[in-house]
This record gives sequence, C-alpha cells and structure tokens, in this order.
Amino acid sequence: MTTETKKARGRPRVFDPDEALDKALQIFWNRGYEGASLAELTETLGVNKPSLYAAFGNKEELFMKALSKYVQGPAAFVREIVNEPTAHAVAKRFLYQAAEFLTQSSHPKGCMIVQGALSGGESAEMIKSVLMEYRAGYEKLLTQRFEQAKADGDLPSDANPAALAKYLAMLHQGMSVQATSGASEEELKTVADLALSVWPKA
Amino acid sequence: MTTETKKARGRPRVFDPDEALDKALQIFWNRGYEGASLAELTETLGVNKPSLYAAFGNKEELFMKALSKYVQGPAAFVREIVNEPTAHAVAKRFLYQAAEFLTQSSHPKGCMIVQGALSGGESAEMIKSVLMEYRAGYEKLLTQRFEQAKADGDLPSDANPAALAKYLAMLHQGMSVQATSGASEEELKTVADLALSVWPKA
DNA sequence: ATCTTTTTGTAACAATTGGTATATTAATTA
DNA sequence: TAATTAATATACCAATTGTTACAAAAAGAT
Repeated sequence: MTTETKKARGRPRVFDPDEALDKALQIFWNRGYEGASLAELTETLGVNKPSLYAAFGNKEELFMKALSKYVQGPAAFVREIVNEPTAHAVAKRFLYQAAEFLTQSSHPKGCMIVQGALSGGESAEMIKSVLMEYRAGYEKLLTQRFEQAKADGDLPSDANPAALAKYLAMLHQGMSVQATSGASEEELKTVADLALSVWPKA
Repeated sequence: MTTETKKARGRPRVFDPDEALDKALQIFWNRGYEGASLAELTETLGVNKPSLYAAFGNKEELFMKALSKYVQGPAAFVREIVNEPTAHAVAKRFLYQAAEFLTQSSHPKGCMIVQGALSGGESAEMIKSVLMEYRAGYEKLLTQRFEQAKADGDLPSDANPAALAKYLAMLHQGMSVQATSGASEEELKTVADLALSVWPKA
C-alpha cells in the first residue's frame, strides 16, 4: 500500500527518490555532513543538482531527510529496546545490538548520529545541534526506562537511572568511535560483557 | 634555557610561533581538521597566509604540529598514568582525569584525537588515519600496563588486559562525545565511578 | 650606504564549495 | 495535434577552499 502511482504529470523521474535518499544516507553516514560534497552526492546518486534540489531541497534538508531515514530504518531498533522486560535485558540488548550494528560491513561503520557532525565549521552548527538532541533523546529514553525499572523494583532503590543511561550512551558513543577505527563485533561484545558485569542487581 | 635569541637575520617576525601554534591548536581542537579554515586560522592567529606557510608548512603540517603540541601539552598526562602503582589506580586516574580534562572551560571540550577527524572528505584521509593510530597508541599503552599488572598478580589470572584497555579507551571516547554535547565533569565522574565498579579484584 | 637575508602584505591563483537560470525533453491532458 | 506540466541537462553563479607570486619592508652584515 505504498503511495499509488497515479497519473504521472510531466516528464517522469529518471530516479527513484527512495533509492536516491538511501544512497545519500550512505554518503552522509561515512563522510559526515560537511565531508559529503554535492559533487559526490550527485555523482553516486546519478541525479544532477537541479533534480536533487527539486526533490529534497538543499544540502541541509537532504541531510535531515537522510537522518530521518536512518533513525526509522537501520537505527530503528533503539526505540524497541526499551520494551525488553528487565533493565538488565535492556542494557544487554542495547550494547549487543550496538556492537553488531556499528560493525556491519553492509553499511558504513559507526553511528551517523555520533559521527555525522561532531566538530566542524560554522555551516554545520545547525546539524551539530540536531544530532546532539538526538543523542540526548535516546539517553533520555533509557533514563526513563530505568526510572520505571526502579519503580518496579527491577532496579535497587539506590540505583541512579540517569547515570546508568549515560553509562550506556557513553559506551555506545565510544563503540561508534571504535567501530570506525576498525574494531570487530567480537571485540566490542567482549567489552560489552565487561561493561554489563557492573549492572546493579535488584 | 629556551633557544637563544641569537643574531636575528632579515626582517623580524611579528608573531611568536609558539603562541601562534597554540592558537591554531585551539581552532583545530574545536573545529576539527576540515572544519578549520585557513581564513579563520590566519585571522585569529594574526598571521597572514604566506607567513603561516613559511613558519609551519601547509594546513596538514600545521595540524600535525598542533597535534604534537596537544599530546605533549594538555594531553600529556595520559602517558604518565601508567606509572600508577596498581591497575585499578591506573583505570581510576585515567577516567577521572579524562572527566576533568574533557570538560574544562579553559579550552575546547572533548578530545582532539577523538573529534579532530572522525569522518570527513577525501582530503582528511591522512589526518584520520594518524588520529586512529594515536587512539590505538594509548589503548595499547593501557593493554601493556594491564598485562604487566596481570604478571604482577595485580590483576587476576583470568583478566583480559586487551578488553580492559579497550573498555577504558571506549569510555574515554564516549566521554569525549558527551563532553562536546555539554555533559559536566560531575556527570562524567559519576559514570566513571559506575564504570570502575566493574574492575576485577586481584 | 649598499647588499643580503628574511618576513611581511597584497593580490592573485586554480579548484571546489553549495546553489540556480535557462532551455530542452518527455510525459499527460485537452 | 496543441497545450500543459514537470523533470531533465548544461552551464553558469558568487563565494570560499587551500596555496603561492611578487614586491615592499625591516633588520643585520659588509
């Protein structure tokens, strides 16, 4: 039930916008916002600049749309993790899935939300803050989940939900750097096990 | 006993190379390699481009010299940490000093070796790999220290030095991202305490 | 006072950046 | 078939990227 291909007015598109956006995502993913040039984008998408602008807007908007596809696609699993039955299961699945995801060779290594625009020039300021908010977002998601776990007695009464969430977020962000530097899934999972052995018991 | 200001031939320099390099370091530190433009560099150093090139070489060489100043200056403490008497003391001081250093407001937040060039275009490839080597370098330093600790009986015989070192490196790299995103020293130290409670006892 | 030597300032360089104007092409609708 | 609509391709745009030629300037050496 995708959007019905009704009567196509005017000259038909020579590219599939969804495929093109996916390729744009790949480029932004391993080059970052500033590192991805319009030249490389148009070249590998097979779409010339006017068509690209007509379809997605300027570079910033294109990045935002690629980012949106990222969080709803490959990185969507993060949102589901909080549904695990226990806080420990949440933590374990978070780190394990991160180790797998960040090292997969079917797409760029590392996390786009971490590496997309950590530093950069003035022109990346907007994107930098957007990514910061995303990072704060999933950390908050974890915090809330652990607050609930604490209320449920699933975490001890002296547990610190915010600290536990930041611990996981920090490990995830470090994993992202490590994955970009060539660390393997196994190495990251070994560290994940180590990191999890700290987990407070109810 | 600095280099004796002997007979100065030719027109005298209008800037102090060491001060200038320090300002360049600050810029690279919070903009990254690609995010720092020659325009911003010359502007805030108060040195015009020909003089900058004569003194330091091109942008890449300038970055390398700034990086060298970074590891020998503000980030030099890392090398000393392995001299702590126990593995646990090494780990604790590593994370604590990281928490302090990465959040200090007297200089850019985060670690230059982490954020200097994580992603980026083709032209940053060299710098990216240099920074990767630096990261691998301090991780290896920790690994060796923990191998020795294991031999000394300071770590249990089933301890995994490489995993412990990667755990710390990962936390440091995550801390760097967190610091850039506005996390405070206290928050990072709270997480450091949590992270340290995993440490194997001899 | 002239000659070196070195740095400075201006001004330019080619290449690349993100972004568009314009005219052509290809489809549907009338 | 003519009119309309929309996407295409080429070619351009101003601004910025890193880098350098060149001539003027400021010092010591002769």
